[in-house]
Amino acid sequence: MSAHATHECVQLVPIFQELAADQLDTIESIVQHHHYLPGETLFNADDPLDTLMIVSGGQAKVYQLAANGREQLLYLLQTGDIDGEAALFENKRRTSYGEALVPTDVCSIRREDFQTLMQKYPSISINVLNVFGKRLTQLERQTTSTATESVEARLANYLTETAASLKVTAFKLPLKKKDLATFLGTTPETISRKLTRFEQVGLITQKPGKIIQINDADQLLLIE
Amino acid sequence: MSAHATHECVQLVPIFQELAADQLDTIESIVQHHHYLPGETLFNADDPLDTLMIVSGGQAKVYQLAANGREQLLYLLQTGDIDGEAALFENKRRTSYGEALVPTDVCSIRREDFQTLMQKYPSISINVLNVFGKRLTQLERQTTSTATESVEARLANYLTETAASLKVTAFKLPLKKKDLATFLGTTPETISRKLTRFEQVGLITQKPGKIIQINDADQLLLIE
DNA sequence: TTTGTTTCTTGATGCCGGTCAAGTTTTTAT
DNA sequence: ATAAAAACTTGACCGGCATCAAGAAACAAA
Repeated sequence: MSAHATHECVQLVPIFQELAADQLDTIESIVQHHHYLPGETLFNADDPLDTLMIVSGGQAKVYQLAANGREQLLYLLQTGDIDGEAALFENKRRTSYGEALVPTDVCSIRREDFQTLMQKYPSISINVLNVFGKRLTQLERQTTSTATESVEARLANYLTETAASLKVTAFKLPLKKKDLATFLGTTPETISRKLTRFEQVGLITQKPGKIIQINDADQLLLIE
Repeated sequence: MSAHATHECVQLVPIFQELAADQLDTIESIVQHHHYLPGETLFNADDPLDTLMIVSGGQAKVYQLAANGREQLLYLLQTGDIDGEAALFENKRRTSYGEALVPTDVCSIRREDFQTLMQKYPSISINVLNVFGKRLTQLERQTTSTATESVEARLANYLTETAASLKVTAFKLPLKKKDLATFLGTTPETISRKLTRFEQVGLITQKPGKIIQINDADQLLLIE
């Protein structure tokens, strides 16, 4: 599996899941591989949006900058996630910034190539529509949540959801407080305070290494 | 409204724009027409999401309810807009509420029919992807804006953008203050106050009938 | 280790904007 | 038209959370 290092990227990606091995080979042959160190930039706002990016390993954050310079984290890209679909069909520019949080591998496909692929394998468009749909639903919730709920409720919700999606009761925060803060639309200081408060009333326990242990998920979800 | 059942609905919709007249006829023959009075419900959260809705006239709001009961306006559907694409490809339920603001006409297409159409006319999927992309981009901006900018900045931005998109310098607010408030993530009272303040410093002029006249768009955009 | 740097925590302070309330204007209905 | 209801405005109050600042802890490099 060296020159044969084949579908490393593409087989990870849900949007290609219905395809056969030889079709994946075809795709793999047209992707470009990149590696990014922590802190390195994957893309900037205003960059021409001409490639679809596939994260084949690592972790990266996608964020926007508001007019006042404040940062808003929109997505946390994990292995198998894609980015750049948003305007693959228009000739727009990016509106967000992408930055590796850990050593990260990315495969990219040029727009024209991807469009050809979609014509050839219609299942891809359907899958892309699915990705869009999920992302829209997620963003709608995030918008509603940041606009209408208290920081405490948002944080409590984030903790219980993360634990639930990992099917665990204790987990390590996947982000620095600063990034978590921009994701939840607040500040690192407030996160610290709220976590301390949750611990004081027994809802969670904090352990060294950013480990959070959920003690009472039901109560956490009742916070408003 | 629909005296002669031509392609009244479907010809309005960007996603069908490449299709020929007889193809539009085919589509028109499978849509269902509905009419809603102001305040009537188009759909509720938890409704099965099995139809694509096309607004052929009027205006409707799409909003979510947060856990604490507060409302968040996500989209304002106008003639030609569609809704329900989000989960046309999964068997999910709705997460938002739809409500007519004025007398509103809607055509709907059942999911299976729409999927058949997409197979038959591939241009439709591409167009749907475009709609998704625009909506995602818009929501990303809205998320960033509500999470990071002041109410004053958001309102100022809304005013200048609305004026710009209408290519006018004075316009009638298309929403009641309450709805505008839930769109901007604030309250009717605060909107009133901020508008009064803008007027006091000469940035805008308010005229009877919810008419807003922009006097200094540049200054408005500098507010933070 | 030791040193420097980044991240995190905790305190003090202030303000934006939400809430409640009362009065006014506009819209709708009769 | 007048009456009733809904929408809007303005004031008073105050609480949540951002900001600024300083110290503690965690991490990285040499």
